Amino acid sequence: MAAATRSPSHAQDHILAERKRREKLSQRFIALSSIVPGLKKMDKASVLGDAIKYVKHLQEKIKQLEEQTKKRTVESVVLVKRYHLPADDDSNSSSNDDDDSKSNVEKAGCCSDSTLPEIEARASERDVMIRIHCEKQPGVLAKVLTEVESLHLSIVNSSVMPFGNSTLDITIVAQVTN
Amino acid sequence: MAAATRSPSHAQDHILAERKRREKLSQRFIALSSIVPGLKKMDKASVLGDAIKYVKHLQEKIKQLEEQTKKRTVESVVLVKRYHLPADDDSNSSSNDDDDSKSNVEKAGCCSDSTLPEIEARASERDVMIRIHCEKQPGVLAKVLTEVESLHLSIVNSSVMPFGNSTLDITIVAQVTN
DNA sequence: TCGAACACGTGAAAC
DNA sequence: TGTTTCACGTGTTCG
Repeated sequence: MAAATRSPSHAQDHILAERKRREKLSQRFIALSSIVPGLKKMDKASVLGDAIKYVKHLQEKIKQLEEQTKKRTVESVVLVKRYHLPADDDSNSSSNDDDDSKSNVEKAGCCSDSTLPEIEARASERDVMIRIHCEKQPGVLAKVLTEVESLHLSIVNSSVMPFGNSTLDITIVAQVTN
Repeated sequence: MAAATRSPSHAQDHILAERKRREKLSQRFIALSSIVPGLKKMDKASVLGDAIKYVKHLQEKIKQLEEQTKKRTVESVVLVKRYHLPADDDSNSSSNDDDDSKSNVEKAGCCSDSTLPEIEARASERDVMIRIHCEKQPGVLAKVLTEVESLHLSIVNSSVMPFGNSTLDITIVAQVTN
């Protein structure tokens, strides 16, 4: 009951240990206050409080930035996922098979990153613009135009440009039909 | 020298105040530990340490995200800043004024955000593609083509599409000249 | 003279 | 069994 910590020698150990612990905490406080910008009060409570606010602020900012970058890609890619160009069911698609053996190699080589096709769509009133950057394939334009026209859209203008050796850039402007 | 805290009644005030201060600190510690994810140890030193690491991590992440989003716009806009399309020195720019009174209203309404013109450029080998989404102005295409040709680029293909009432979408493919 | 903030030594609880 | 961590009361300093 009376004396819990008996040996007087180990008592100083306790003091020393506690001293070390406090010093470690102080260092952490200093370190924390050094990375939190705009700190006015340097007392512990304020450091903790401002650090909490700061962390919440950073988390919010990250969430915004991530949503922002997400949207920029999703807006452009969502159509690709839904109508990923229907596979060749046409029997006459083989008409161009022997056309150019070299192009097959380049198809696999160039722009091999799976980011293609890139599809971008934007709308203004009744006008819709669709821009597609895809691999050069026979019949793509017809397929795309058919797809577009089947979506209550009437083609107003279209353009296909070869770019590089193996890619096409298709730009289409259409109007929503009533 | 001997006794600093004299009055025994106010001594309890001191105790109470210190008690309150400690409680406030404890609350802050709990609050901080609650917003730092993946905390294993809940002791004060660890909370502070992990909070420091977490803050640094967030700061780094934000820096990356901001650079990432910066680049996506800078890549597209840098040309606009350097060669911001020369102002209209043409006197016949008013030729379309009486064309359609309704379109003026829509001009102000649609796409009024000052993000135009949008310029996107990409390169593949010697090919360069330039896409410009800008306001409809007489002579823009010629100006742009002249600008492009003055940059060691020879025009391979170009296309202009009206989109909406007041904007144009210009797509140009050019090749680097030796 | 208050009030706030801090570091210290100490006893106890947790593992 | 130690080692670690905590909360407490206290003395002291600063504005």
